Amino acid sequence: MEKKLRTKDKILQASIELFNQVGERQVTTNHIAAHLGISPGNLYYHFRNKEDIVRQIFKEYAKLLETRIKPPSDKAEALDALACYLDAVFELMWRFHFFYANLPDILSRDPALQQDYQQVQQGVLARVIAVLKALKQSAVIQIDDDDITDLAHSIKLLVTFWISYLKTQAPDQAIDQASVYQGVLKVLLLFKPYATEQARPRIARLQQHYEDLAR
Amino acid sequence: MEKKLRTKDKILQASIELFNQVGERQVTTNHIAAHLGISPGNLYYHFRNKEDIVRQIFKEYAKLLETRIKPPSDKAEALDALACYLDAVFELMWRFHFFYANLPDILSRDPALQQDYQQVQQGVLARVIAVLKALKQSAVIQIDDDDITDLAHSIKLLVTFWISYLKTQAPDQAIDQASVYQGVLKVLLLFKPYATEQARPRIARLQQHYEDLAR
DNA sequence: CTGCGACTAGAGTTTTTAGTCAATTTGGCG
DNA sequence: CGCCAAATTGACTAAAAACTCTAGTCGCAG
Repeated sequence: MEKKLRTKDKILQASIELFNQVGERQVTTNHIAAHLGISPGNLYYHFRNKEDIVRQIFKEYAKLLETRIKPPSDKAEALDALACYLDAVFELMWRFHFFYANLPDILSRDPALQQDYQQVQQGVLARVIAVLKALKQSAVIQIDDDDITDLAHSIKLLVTFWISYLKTQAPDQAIDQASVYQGVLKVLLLFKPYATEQARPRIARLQQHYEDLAR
Repeated sequence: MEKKLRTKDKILQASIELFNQVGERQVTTNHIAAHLGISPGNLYYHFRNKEDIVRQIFKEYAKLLETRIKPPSDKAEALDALACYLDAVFELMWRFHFFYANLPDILSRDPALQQDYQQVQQGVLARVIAVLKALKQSAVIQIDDDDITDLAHSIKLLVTFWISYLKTQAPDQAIDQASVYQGVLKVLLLFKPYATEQARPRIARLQQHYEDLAR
């Protein structure tokens, strides 16, 4: 109880580590136990099964998503809100990138997780739309109202599968933070053509900022 | 030899069918054999293993990709070339959608397939870029040369993971042709903001065309 | 000290799927 | 017909991973 880290938390932490390193699918409960120098039985004392571990990791992820990515306050500058979002999303993406690397597979094996995921994503979509509307309102972008939802979906798709895309293109090289930041740049590129004349230089500055991080 | 379909081809066909229906991962060699009413041994007489089956299916897919999606002839109208591409890509996507539904997983289990895939994709990227350049040259879109490659990647990502995205958003409902065509529409939306004034009505017509197909 | 509950060990069971193999059938050809 | 190679059978083996179970240990409250 008073130890630095309870076994349960050590298991979660080691799981995230191993999942990120070699992929969720190839990590067995035995691997996790061996990695920690504990017995498989011990692991099953703390978790019902592997699904249970993944679910709790997802819960942690979802919690961070909720707390770190707050709805945009109307007072804040819309473009700052965007940058703030991008930072937060991509930090989470990095920390839990195993999840993004094989999302359909992971979800297909656990209907309960799938439902949680969908619920979380619904919230995300709403917030992306809110940011887009704020950007439009503050004349950063110019876009048909009809197209906003579609654009939001495209952005979400890009973010969700950026890691997967990287893996299909260059599976050998490991995912690092720089490669994740390249995903931010791609999202920015999705905005760029909608940018109003006056906003363009500020978007370019944002782009420069992430280009520096992406190497 | 003279039968309508040799066992080997029947196995390939049944595999595609089952893979599309329930997912590659959950279809075992025994399932395939049972589905055809043949013995597992028979299947292994024709194929070394399941990977072998998947590889041959991929070969067929790649061959269709090569033959159906020809490099754009300079004479043709650029926008027609685009429509032609979209049609072809999305037909293949439909026919082999199991492949798109779990790409990272399938590739990660077979390094040889992965290499083939990368090679094919390199060609695809080149052709997408060619189409974009043609569109620019014929003043359909207006875009920085620097952004063309990035846009091509975004398009490729969207196409590649459209099915996966659908599955994460609404896993229960089956993938049908209409839902695949909705992906075409998303690609078109990626172009739209780059469209020149004069090309806009023609793009809108194209959009209408796919909207009709997507329901 | 002792007893109790939280925790841990690790060998072993179960389940699942890939893959093998010797025996058998089939179909065309000399 | 009778032979041979191609095709086919299905029971069996192997391997891997999830998960269980019993027999403990540890630490602390009474």
